[in-house]
Amino acid sequence: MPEEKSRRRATIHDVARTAGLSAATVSKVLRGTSTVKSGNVAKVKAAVERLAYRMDPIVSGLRNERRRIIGAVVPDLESPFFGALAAGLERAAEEAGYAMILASSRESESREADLVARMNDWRVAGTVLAPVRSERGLGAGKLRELDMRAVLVDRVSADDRYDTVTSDNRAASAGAADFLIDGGHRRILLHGTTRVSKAVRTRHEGFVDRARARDPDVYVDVLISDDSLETQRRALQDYLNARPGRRRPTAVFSLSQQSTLLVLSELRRRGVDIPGQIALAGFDDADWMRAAWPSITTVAQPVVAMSERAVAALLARVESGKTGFPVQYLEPCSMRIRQSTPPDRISPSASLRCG
Amino acid sequence: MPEEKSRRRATIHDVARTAGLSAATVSKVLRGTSTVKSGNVAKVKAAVERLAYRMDPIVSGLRNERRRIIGAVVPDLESPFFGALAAGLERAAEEAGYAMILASSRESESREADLVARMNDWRVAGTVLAPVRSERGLGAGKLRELDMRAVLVDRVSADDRYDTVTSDNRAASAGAADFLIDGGHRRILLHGTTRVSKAVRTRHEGFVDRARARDPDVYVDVLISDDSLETQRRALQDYLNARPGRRRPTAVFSLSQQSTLLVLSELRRRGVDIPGQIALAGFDDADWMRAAWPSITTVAQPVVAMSERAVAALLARVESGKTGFPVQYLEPCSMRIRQSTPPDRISPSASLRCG
DNA sequence: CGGGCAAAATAAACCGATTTACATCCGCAA
DNA sequence: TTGCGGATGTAAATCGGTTTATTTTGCCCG
Repeated sequence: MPEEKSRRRATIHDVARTAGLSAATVSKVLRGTSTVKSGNVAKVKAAVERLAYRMDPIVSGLRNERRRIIGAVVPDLESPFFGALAAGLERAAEEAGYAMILASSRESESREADLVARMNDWRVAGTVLAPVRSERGLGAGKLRELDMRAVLVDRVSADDRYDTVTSDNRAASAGAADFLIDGGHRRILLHGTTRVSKAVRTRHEGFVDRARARDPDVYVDVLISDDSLETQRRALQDYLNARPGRRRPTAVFSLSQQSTLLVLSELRRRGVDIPGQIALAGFDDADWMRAAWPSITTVAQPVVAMSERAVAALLARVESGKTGFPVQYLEPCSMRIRQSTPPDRISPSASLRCG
Repeated sequence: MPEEKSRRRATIHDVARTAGLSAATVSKVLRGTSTVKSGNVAKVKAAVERLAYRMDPIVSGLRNERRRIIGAVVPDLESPFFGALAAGLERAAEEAGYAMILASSRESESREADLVARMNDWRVAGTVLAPVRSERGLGAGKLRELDMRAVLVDRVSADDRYDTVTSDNRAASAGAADFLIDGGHRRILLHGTTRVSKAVRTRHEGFVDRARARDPDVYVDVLISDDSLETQRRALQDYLNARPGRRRPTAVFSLSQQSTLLVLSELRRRGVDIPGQIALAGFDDADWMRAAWPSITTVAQPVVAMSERAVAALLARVESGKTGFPVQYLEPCSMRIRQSTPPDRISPSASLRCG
């Protein structure tokens, strides 16, 4: 039964008094270490119960260099990918007994650096940073400058100081190339809505390299720019208009969610039958792609695996004091084969790993 | 120029020593209060610069009852709506000089209550709670039990203790009814994928009430259940099959994002022309709805306004000690009229307020 | 019965800031 | 010169835990 009349919340000293012991002893019981007589353990537990005592997790770490908190900085929270990533990080952190504080850099580099510094003010044990799109590394630079422990996630190239976790964009795109070529496609449009992102560049390379290696008869047209969406729309229209008949691609591989959406709506607008006239596969999965008609074949990023890996890697450095060269973790993507690509003649399963 | 060889981070005492003053004086300078000679102010600032000193925001509030932190508990982070809400809350909190800690209840009631208790452990100044779908109020109950300051957001009914912030679902749905009826529709399907949510019930009522009030010749068919998505798919098929010709609805109003997606994919599967044969409007906006072809007419929730309102209401109670009856804030939605509804004959503008 | 030693408990220092209560300093009027 | 008051500055208490150094307890054995 919790106390009725507790104006102020109970402290460890209140517990100690109630149990007839000292605060130090209570502390020992609470964190399970060291030697306390079982009778006294019981007394403490009873007192904790009676006062509904709860430890202040921040004050508790006051004497330690670092607190049991990890910081997470993501470029935005509106997108399902980073939302899911944040949720995964939080879950993994919690399982390891850490709290997590989360902040969004809103795709601003200077804000990213600010947030990293602020994480340091909080004396986090470590930080997971998903950099902004234009990875000039202001945030990572601040991490180094402040000598913080950290892991870099998504959108990162190799770092000479920190472990990195990304999905295996190259292998996944190669897998997509295999899939489409196996499906009989010989002219494929590769479409992207930004050149800035390292991830998109890697996807591009992975696809083209594999296509080239597979078969010299495969033509890959590339349509990637950083223009406004409207300009990109027109560019896609022009491309399709200029290529009637045999020179028209039979498949499109889009390099990002945004790109998939743009291609899809353009094809729909023109009344192109998917997958009858043109097949469509896209990098990055989303709810609406699963439920749409036709549902869209996609490469799904392993968000859960990435977040677990990130926290595990971070804590390995933080807790076990692991040292040594930074590791680049590449998590394999999986392909979700749906209706926007016709059933292929190779893989009978509806989902296959790649990378 | 920051110090090269600082192993440990500088404390306020280091600053005091460097400046040749006491920690108390430094503290006064730092928080701008009280009287310090301008010469000493300069000395302190120089020392802060030299040591690259940054205050520990947590320790700083150690002596206060509450810290300059607000807690936020949302049911999930994957969905764009709550992602955007979280981002908005964070921004508003930051502008008010508060840090925010965020946690996801993952639609679990017991976890929700746990998280609320944990926020209390952190001694947050206040908490913004977006309850799980089945609002039995475990989280809100815990808030009351712990005598915490809080604001309830989205998915809430009136609370006898806390301010609430929701979008004006009723008025927005009424506005949608007006819009469709003005567009000439006389048989409309109202479609939803859950009965559990208070928000969805309110949208339902708002639409039906307005339709009834407008015109007795308007027929509103209702298809809402808590069945699995597959079952709901079949139910929708059956409904459409059973209603050929004149009894077929000319418009659908879907009560949630999920519902919009389900209706859209079923209509596409059947090759129904949108908006030619059936017009579609949905509650809740999403990126893909804007970019799809045809783009989808939606009722957009005022996420930014809601998060700003929530933080403002919370801080009014926390800082200004505002008392008095709890207030229910209803934020007006706006309608984004796109291609899935034919141009109506009333409003020439592409966006209109409702509620 | 007393010595020795391990186990158990505790007083006090500590973490890094704020705040209170008090001490100094200064100028100026009596 | 003394006294007074406002402007400045500081020592020390405080927040709520953890940890260290020390003391007390308890047990076994000679």
